[in-house]
Amino acid sequence: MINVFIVDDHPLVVEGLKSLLYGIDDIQVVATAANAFEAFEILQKVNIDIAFLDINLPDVNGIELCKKIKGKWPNIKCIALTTSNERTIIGRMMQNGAVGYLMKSSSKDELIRAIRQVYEGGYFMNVTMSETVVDKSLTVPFLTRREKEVLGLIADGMTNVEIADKLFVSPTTIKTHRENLLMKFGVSNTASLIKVAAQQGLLEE
Amino acid sequence: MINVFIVDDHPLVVEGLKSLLYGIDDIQVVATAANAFEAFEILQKVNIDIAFLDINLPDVNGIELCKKIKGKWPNIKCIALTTSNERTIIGRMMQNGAVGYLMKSSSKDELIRAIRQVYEGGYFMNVTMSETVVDKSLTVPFLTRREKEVLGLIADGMTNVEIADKLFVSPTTIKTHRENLLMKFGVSNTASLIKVAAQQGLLEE
DNA sequence: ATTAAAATCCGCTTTTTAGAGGATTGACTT
DNA sequence: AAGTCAATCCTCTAAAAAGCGGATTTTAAT
Repeated sequence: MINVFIVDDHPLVVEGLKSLLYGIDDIQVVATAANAFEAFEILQKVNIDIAFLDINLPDVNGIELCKKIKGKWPNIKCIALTTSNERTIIGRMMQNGAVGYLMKSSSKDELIRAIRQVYEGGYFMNVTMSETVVDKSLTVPFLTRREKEVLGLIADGMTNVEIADKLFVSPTTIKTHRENLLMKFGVSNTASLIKVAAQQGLLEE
Repeated sequence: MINVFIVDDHPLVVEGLKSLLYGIDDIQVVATAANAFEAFEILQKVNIDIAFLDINLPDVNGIELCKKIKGKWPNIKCIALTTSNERTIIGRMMQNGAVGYLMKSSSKDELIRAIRQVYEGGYFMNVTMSETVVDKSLTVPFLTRREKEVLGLIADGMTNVEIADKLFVSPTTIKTHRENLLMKFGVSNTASLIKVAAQQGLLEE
């Protein structure tokens, strides 16, 4: 019997998963949690085989949670739960010990396949996602604090001069940061820079 | 007894809603559909009070479906089902006859309240969303086919000349489209254009 | 048939960014 | 003490976009 644990703050998703898994002989949902704090309390009491982790939790994000679970309970297999727009974060999730991910738009069959495959020591990824996307996500560039700051201001529509004024530095400095951003993201202009940044969730509101 | 109909291509969401509504005295889920085509077949046979419509259906989008339902069955109340990133489309949905919207992250209570409120002739909107967001969503600019196309190519990092070559038109034409895009979005440069476009879900993949 | 909207085109000027090739300072690591 | 890296600054040139003022032709809707 595979003991499944669901961590997601969306009741719809939790209920949906429970409902889809109900009646499957070798699988049982033994607990659910709406946030990382709750999740930890449960993990200490309940014996878990597989944990589904939402990437956007209210307190800690799924990536951190995954890392922590892997640290304390290395035998628990974590599967990331994602929506379409969060695909690019999957690479980071895998680097932090997840052994699978499942899009919330997956079918019942995919869900069950994911659980069994992961339980038997394998990896699971939605087939709809090509390796290229995974590769892309793995190349999320490391940005310095300053670069992130400049990136945000660029996305807000500010020019180099405006940003320079705001940060009390020279426009050439901002220009350099901008060039480094283009280089790190492997793009050739601002438009694609902002696009990939947005897709990787680096631009909040 | 309130007859509820769910149209969503995500099994998780369908199952979640069914499961959350199961056992509520005055509400019953009488049918579900995974796309607009299926939905229409069911609507002709089954008596529906309230229809939950996903905004991103595989065939027709939820906005179109809402419009068509309102045209044929004016008594059916449509509630838009949205995820966080689709918030901005809600304005259009309401303009096409929806009387409510519900985020997929809503709680069971909100869900039930939405159904009852709408059934009794009222409107329902998640309280978590302020009017400012709704205002924003109402100002999602209407883009022509060509403008959407050009927007996508701009986001891909292409210059006016490159886009012009690809579309077999003059660079000045692309320039005009670009100006119109900036104007419609109320922004002053490409960076913020791509940012808001991305936030409004206009840039896929 | 008329009108409105969309899509197409042009020239001109100014501003902004990209591209190339540098250099210096300070902080932290080894 | 040497090395690495982030952050800062510089010049010059070329390319691209923004801002201005137009115009014509399809296409669709009433």
